[in-house]
Amino acid sequence: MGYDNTKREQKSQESRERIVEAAKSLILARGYDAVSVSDITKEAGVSKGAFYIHFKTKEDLIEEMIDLVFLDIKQASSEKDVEGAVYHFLYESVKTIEETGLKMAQTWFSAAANGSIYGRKKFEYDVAYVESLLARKFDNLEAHEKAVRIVSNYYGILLSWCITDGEVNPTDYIKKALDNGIKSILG
Amino acid sequence: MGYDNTKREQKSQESRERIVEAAKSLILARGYDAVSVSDITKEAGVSKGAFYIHFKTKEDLIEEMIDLVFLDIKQASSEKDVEGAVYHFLYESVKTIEETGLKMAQTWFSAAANGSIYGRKKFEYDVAYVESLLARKFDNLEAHEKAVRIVSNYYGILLSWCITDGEVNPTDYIKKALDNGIKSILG
Amino acid sequence: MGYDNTKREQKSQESRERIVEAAKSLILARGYDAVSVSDITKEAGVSKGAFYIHFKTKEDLIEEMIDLVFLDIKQASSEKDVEGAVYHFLYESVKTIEETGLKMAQTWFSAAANGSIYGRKKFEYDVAYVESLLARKFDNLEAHEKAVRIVSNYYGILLSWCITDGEVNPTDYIKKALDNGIKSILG
Amino acid sequence: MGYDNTKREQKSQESRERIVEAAKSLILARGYDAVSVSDITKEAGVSKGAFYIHFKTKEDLIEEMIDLVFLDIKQASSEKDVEGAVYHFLYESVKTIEETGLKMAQTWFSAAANGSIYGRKKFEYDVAYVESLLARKFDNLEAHEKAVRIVSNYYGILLSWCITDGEVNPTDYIKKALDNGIKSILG
DNA sequence: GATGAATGAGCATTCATTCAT
DNA sequence: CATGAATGAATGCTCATTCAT
Repeated sequence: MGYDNTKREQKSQESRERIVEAAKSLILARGYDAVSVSDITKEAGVSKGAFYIHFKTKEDLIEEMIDLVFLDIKQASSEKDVEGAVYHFLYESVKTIEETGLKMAQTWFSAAANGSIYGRKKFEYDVAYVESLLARKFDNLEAHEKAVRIVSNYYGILLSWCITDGEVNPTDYIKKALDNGIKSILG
Repeated sequence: MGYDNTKREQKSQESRERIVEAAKSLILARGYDAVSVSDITKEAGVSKGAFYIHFKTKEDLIEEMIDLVFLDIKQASSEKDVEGAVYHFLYESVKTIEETGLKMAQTWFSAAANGSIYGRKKFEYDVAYVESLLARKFDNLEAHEKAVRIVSNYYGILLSWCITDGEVNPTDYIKKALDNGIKSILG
Repeated sequence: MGYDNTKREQKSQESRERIVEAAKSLILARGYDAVSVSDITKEAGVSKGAFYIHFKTKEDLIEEMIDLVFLDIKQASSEKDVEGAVYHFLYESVKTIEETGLKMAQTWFSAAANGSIYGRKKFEYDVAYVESLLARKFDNLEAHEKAVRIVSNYYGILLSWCITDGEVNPTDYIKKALDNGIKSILG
Repeated sequence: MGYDNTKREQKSQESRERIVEAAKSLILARGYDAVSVSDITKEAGVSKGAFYIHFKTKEDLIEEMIDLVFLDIKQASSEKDVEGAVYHFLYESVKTIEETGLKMAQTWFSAAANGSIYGRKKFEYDVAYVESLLARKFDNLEAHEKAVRIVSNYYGILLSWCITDGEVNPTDYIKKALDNGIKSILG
């Protein structure tokens, strides 16, 4: 009572952050299954015990990581019309992911395809964002449906890039999709 | 030679099938990574050694299963026009894969996204088939490009199905894509 | 009764020989432990069952292999004097082994050092041969003792060749030993 | 830091020692290949996981043991003359190795013959030491050559001991070699 | 005699999790 | 709060040996 625990709490928080940071970089580079708790704590410079103070299990960690890397893509856009905004979002997203590297995208899609929580979160997040853009022009149901279709198309292109080990150029194909297929979805 | 090995061969074949069957049901239920060779042989009622008589490695098994499941899709079609043929192919493919089960598709896309050979083979195979359909209407370069776009779109829909753990209905969305986005590509 | 079993026996003998031959080449190339019964039967073109018709266990095989490779060194010599004969034997032996290759010698010495029967047989054989040469000049006990010393020296040089991965030239050093150390043993 | 870890460190060290001790006795009795990690941990009364805390691989263990046993040989000698020093070194070395046990020597020579690094290290170390003794009497090149010859001879005697499963007495034969063959090299 | 699928104990190694310090 | 040694079940895979055909 009356003791100043600020310092202690700060240190604890720091530990937790270091763990999340380490997990982030390792899992993105090698995939969830290929990273052990040992790897993470070693990279983070903390003990294995510390990991289990902050996270009940290894799976718990993943929840902490939802707002990661792929969610970081800036969606701010000054585009006025719906088409412009969607175009901007998709084009910038693809470019960012391409720049992040093929290996990382392969890891991400591989994990996402398996139905991992963070894959799903990201998908829903993307759909929600596109939906919000379409809301200006379509009613709720239609907006959602079209958003799912657009995001599916966008993910499909990145997946082809991953499957072909880089042979299918994603920025090229997203442009083609935007100029034609997606334009027709937007009506 | 000279010996009647019918019975032995039958038994051996039976063993192999029991393994494939066990693997199929287990992987469909739990996913590739979560199923061990031990699980499979226990379920199949054979020894661990038997597994390695029929399959060189655990990875070999899944290759066989994927060929089994994914290459079976019939592409024969009596459709006269390009649109009809493409429509038929995509619709039937999606339906077949959907019927095979979500877990299997998740396993497959997860492996494919990582750049595995068989993922790539299947992609190229699909692209080549669609390309051949488009060849009646477009020149080579255009046909290839459009085929990649169509297949990417089709894979994207299945991927969304996988990512959302079944929430995005693939037959619904492929129909929507065919009626609108893909139509405009073919247009 | 009365049936002609010659053909059958011939075939059986042939099988056995093929197994020994295969084992010989494989074990010399890779070492006993690194060669499985499967490897041997595959190389020999016979079934695994056939192996166990001819040999009770894998270890039994080794007995069949005693008169192998390293025993093949020709010892015939027209040299009249003891020194000449010993010189001839050691020099030719080392040369032959060197020509057979470092890898093979490493395998052999590695197995021999572990106290394997065929290592021992070869050692005793070599000692006996040198002893027989020395018998002309020394009494039994002395001949045996000197033979052991000479053979030890000769094996030591080859061992150094093996340990240093070929850096210690065995023909050079056996010559030096013969010109000096061994000469002094021979009195 | 700040915590008294003396007890923990003591226990850890004890565990490690128990593993080394168990490995030593088992390998001495049965040879490296015939002893599994399971055998060792069972004998040591620790878990299999504990083994891998202290040693990266099974091979690591033996390296530690070999360093322990073979590099311990005291080379300190008050002998004034070259012959005496060489005599002392070889005799003491052989005696120490003989006391350590045949099985251990067999393990060591078997590994060394295969060109393993630590076999080579020990050889070079021994040659360098003998060379340093000879440096008082011979020029560099001659000293090195003679050192290689002496060490080869010494190793050959130990090898004969290994090959014959203990029948060739190494202390006897090193004495004979020193009194005659090696003396003539030093001559 | 010959076959080769089947066996199952065995291998080295990994890893999420616990708990005495 | 933090530590990291300890646990032991689990992994993919190998292999000498057996036996129904």
